[in-house]
Parts: sequence; C-alpha cells; structure tokens
Amino acid sequence: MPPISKPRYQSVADQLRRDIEKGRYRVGSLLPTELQICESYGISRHTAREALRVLTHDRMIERRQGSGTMVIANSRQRFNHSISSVQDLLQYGANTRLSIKATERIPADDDIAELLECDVGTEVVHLHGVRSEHKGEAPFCVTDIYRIAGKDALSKRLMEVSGAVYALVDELEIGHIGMVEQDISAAQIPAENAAELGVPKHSVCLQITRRYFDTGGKLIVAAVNLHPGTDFVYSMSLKQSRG
Amino acid sequence: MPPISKPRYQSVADQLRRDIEKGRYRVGSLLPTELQICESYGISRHTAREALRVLTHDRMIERRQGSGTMVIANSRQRFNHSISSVQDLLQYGANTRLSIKATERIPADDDIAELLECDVGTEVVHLHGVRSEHKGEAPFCVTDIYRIAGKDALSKRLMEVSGAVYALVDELEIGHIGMVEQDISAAQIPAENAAELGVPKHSVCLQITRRYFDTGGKLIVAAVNLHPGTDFVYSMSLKQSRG
DNA sequence: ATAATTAATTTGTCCGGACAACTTGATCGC
DNA sequence: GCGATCAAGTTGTCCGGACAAATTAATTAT
Repeated sequence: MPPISKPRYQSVADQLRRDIEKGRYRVGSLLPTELQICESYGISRHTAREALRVLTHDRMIERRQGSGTMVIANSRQRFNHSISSVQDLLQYGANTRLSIKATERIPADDDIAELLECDVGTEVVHLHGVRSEHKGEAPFCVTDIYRIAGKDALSKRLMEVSGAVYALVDELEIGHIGMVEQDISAAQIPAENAAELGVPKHSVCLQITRRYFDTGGKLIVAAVNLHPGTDFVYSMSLKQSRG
Repeated sequence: MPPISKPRYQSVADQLRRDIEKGRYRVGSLLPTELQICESYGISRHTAREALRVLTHDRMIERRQGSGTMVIANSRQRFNHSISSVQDLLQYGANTRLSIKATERIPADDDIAELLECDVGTEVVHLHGVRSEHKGEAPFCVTDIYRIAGKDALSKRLMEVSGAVYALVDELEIGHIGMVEQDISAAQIPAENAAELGVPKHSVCLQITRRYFDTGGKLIVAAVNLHPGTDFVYSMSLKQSRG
C-alpha cells in the first residue's frame, strides 16, 4: 500500500482546524460529535479521537465528557505585556484583576523553601488566585503568592485578603520595592490549576516566577504565575549601557 | 464496579515515573517494551501506550518507532540564564555554541514580514541553526535569524556564515547595538524542529523572539529562539527607577 | 571477515467493540 | 410549574486485533 503523506488523524485534524479558522465552527460552538466525525470522514472512533487530541493539544478545542467538544479559539490571538521596569510590572498588576481564591498557612516544601530562601517546614502564608483582564472574563493567569509567615502586620494582612483585589502590592502597602527578580520558563499546567483556567491539564504554559525585594534587599513576597497556552507574550527591551 | 481513584494508564505512568526517578531505569537506557509493560501490569497495549504517552508529554522519555522507549530525563534539571542587559545577552551568545545548519534567501511570509517590519514577499536572508553549551552536546535551542536582504556587506556576510560560530553578533561586526526588543512566550515545537532538538513534536518550549536595533534605532536582525521543555529559565531583574 | 539479505522486534496507525462517567433532554409525579 | 427520575447522548477508559514503518539482530553469501 503506497504510503500517505501523513497519518489520517493528522489530515482530519488539519481539515477541522481549517474549518474552525474559516468560521464554519465558531468559538463557543460545538464541533461535530466523535461519531459524526467518524461518519463524515469514514474513519474509526480511535482515529477521530486522535485528530481531536491534536486540536486539544493546540488549544483550539476543549473536550468535556458528556458535553461535547467546544471550540475555544479560532485564530492566533496574542496578548502582549510589555514589562521592562518595576513600574511596568506594578502597572500591569494594577490593570488586571486578581481574584484570591484561597488563603492558608502551610509549611514550606522544597520548592517554596528554595523560592523564599528559608528552611523546609518554615511556616508560610500562601495566597492562591487567578488573574483576568476584566470582571467576568476567563482568567488568563493563575497566581500563587508566598511569604514567610511572621507576626508582622504584612503577614497578618495577607491572611485577610479575599475576593477581588486589583493592585495587591499597593493594597498591602508592601513598601518600596527596590528590585524584582524574574524567572521565565515554559511549563505545563498542573492538573489542579487546569480546571480554573479552562485548559487541559499538562498543556503548555508560560511560568513567570517573581521575587519582590525591598530597597534594603530583603525578600518581601514571591509569586508564581502560570499563563496557559502560547498567546501570552512577555515583552521587554534591553538597552545598551556603558559601564 | 467501584471507581478507581485514577485511570489505570495514569497509575502505570506514575509507577514508571517513580521507577525512573529511583534509578531503576537510568537516563539513556530503554524502558521495557510496550508488550512487556502489558504483561507486567496486566493491561492492554492501548493502556500501556496511554501511560507512555503521559511520560512522553512530561519529556521523561522519547519513543522511536522500531527502536524502543528511551529514558531522557530522570529528574528536574533546570538551567538558568540571567539576562538583564544587552551585555548579558551578548555574553550569553558568546558562551554558547551556535551551529548554522542552513542559509538561504527567502521571500518574507506574514510572520517574517511582521517581525522585520517589511512587506510580505520582501527578500530576506535566513539562517537556521542550533545552539548548545559545548561541542558535541545536544542542542538546547533552535535559532532562526532573519535580515532584510540587501546589497550591504552584512547581508552578504550573513549568507556566507556556516558551521560553528560562537558570537555571531561579534563575528559579523554588526555594529553597536543600541537596543534589543524581546518577546517571551510559551510555544510548541514545530515538527520540523523537533528532530534536531531530540524532542517530540508539539512539545512545550519557550519561545524568545529578539529584534536587534542599532544606536540609531534601525532594525539590524531578528532572531527567533525555541528552547524545548521546561528546563530553560530566562532570568532577569527589574530595578526600581525614579522618574 | 564483511556485506547483503532476511527475520525479528518495536513503535505507529488504524480498526471495532464495550462499558464507565458525565451531561443534557425528556418524562412523570406532585 | 417545579422537582425528581429516567433515557439518550457524548466523551473517557479499556480491551483486542491487524498491519505499516522503522530499527535491530540474525542469517546467508561472498
């Protein structure tokens, strides 16, 4: 049998993608069911599911057991945040809406200890929330904030935070931030965050870890942000400086 | 039938992951074949393949038709590049080894035109290469460099580049770089780059797009870098500045 | 001893089937 | 009209099988 240029499932995935891009299936609508795809393309359910798996991986569709397959993106939409200074970062924080979902005190595990430069087991305040552009919009980021728990006012106020806050940093009067250290890497969405972001677990995301230091060089808080998918772009400029 | 806490394939994947992490299967060695996993766990080949798909997605293993399943990572290894200035960027370029694999002149497509701020169809010099820490090491990055083709010396010299170069920017005496614009986002490895990076296609990667401007604000070259996996960390600090 | 050929092994692709789990819609009882 | 229950629809998980494609090992020929 002469080889085909690519697997059947890939061809079907490509055709479905084109259909979505051309507007045959709009965002928010349901794709044909697995059985309908089988009939339309004359393929088995396994092959149909492989094709849909490709589109799921590409984050164009989202599949829900019992509900069907929904189109969640039809074109490459990128939202771009230009952050080159602490001011940019704070402005970005002020322009987006952070909803705190949970607040707790926990003992630091390995990762948190490394992040906060403390011993494993140290008691830490942990806030968990999601960030969105506007109220009611789907979140584009999940955020975990950590601070070594102490008897200081800031730790106590962090524990009291709930609901929607805009400029968390300003809200809490953290004090003058002297420097922010950032680590940016690709990551995969943990299962526990996938649901609140409306993305498949293990799907691609951008992870930005920030550690906020005061002007005296003391670590105030650390935050881990997960931006699902490939749309979120972190932009900044490097200037040539003479030393 | 009472529900199990998680799917069989996930349990098997977790067990295999633990075996890898504990050293039962070391990096570079082969995992048991699909049939052996079926027999060991009393599962079907479909379920075994699903389990292996999970580990593939986590980039712990790599599967080759006819060869078997090789362990490529057993623990979380992160390599961290701190780049906060043009100097850092150039130093980073100098400290790593760029191997040019292809050089060509092509008409700019939509993406390239947007990158270089020129019309679609404009003739562009394109260099394709991979970057590694040391000679002989597996590449950790794939790089595509673009410049609007002209009769200028730089365009001609770009076309002549081949083999291994270290500091491409220095090599070509691009001239004083005044500014570098950077866009960082999560992405997925295109199929055509997966092989040379030794990773599965569509797997997670960090995409860093840089546009180099001279001191007069003129765009010199643009580069798109893909860092596969979640290990590559781009670090930089933001300083508080008074306005 | 070496090269070519063949066989075996292994993963990739595709098929069909069955049942679980979840969601949605229809029907019945109050 | 509303709530509870049931049926239908849909995706998720698991099974078994077959053949293709790629790689490796064994065998054969020189």
